[in-house]
Amino acid sequence: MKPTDSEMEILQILWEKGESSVRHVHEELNKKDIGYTTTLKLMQIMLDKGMVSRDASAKTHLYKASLSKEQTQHTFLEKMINTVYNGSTARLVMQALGNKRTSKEEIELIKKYLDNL
Amino acid sequence: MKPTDSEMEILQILWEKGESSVRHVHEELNKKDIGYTTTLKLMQIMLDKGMVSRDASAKTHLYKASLSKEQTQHTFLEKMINTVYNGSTARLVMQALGNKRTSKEEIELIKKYLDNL
DNA sequence: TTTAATCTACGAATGTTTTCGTAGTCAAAT
DNA sequence: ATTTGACTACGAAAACATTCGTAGATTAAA
Repeated sequence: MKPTDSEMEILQILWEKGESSVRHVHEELNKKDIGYTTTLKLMQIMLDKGMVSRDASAKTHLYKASLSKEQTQHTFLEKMINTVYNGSTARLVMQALGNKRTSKEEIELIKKYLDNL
Repeated sequence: MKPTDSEMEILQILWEKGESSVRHVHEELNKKDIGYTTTLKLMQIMLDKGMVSRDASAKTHLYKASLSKEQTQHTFLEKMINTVYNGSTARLVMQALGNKRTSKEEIELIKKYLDNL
């Protein structure tokens, strides 16, 4: 189950905002040049794929993510580590830390995390 | 310049193995059910897009990546941190480390790396 | 109660990626 | 010299993703 980029943007909103109408998701997406029915269609397709579920009891249907955020992110990461970093988590981590200036707080956080492993 | 998944797999091989023939890449890909001409076509398209360059002086052309591994990986990572982890590198790192069993060697490697930052 | 706004469903156009078959070229082996 | 095998070019089909228009239903407003 591999969400496309557009699907990922929608999942992102559903994870953050919880159960939402198409209208709400569409506004959150805040993409200037795409129409409402495009968002609607995307979400209907996601329903087909089982990525979201919906409550259709009222006129305005309410959608929520049926994929968990953690599971989905994990799948993405795994795939990235395998295809881009040859399976080495350390390589990914070091590049993530090296290329972007990371704050001291974040670094401390990670160190503590490492000590607990 | 955003390589697709298939393109990424090919780049991966070119980065690792250096200048290579289509045949060689195709064998490395080791995908049971795709034909040789599919790989060929993909690499020709990548040439069009400027992702690879080639030496066509001999009958068997030799391709090499024209995108740098580091730059490409970095772009991927950045995008992922922003779209999936709300911009937090630490969050990505911790999930990467947490979900997969990482070897002691890898953890030590990362710790040393952190100390140098 | 007619009108207007908002919603869903859905077909279809468009765009992109992936796949492969066929034709033609070249070089090596028979 | 002919055949065989490996190669490239390329068109086009197939598969998938994205976009939107239109029709029909429902609710709210006039």
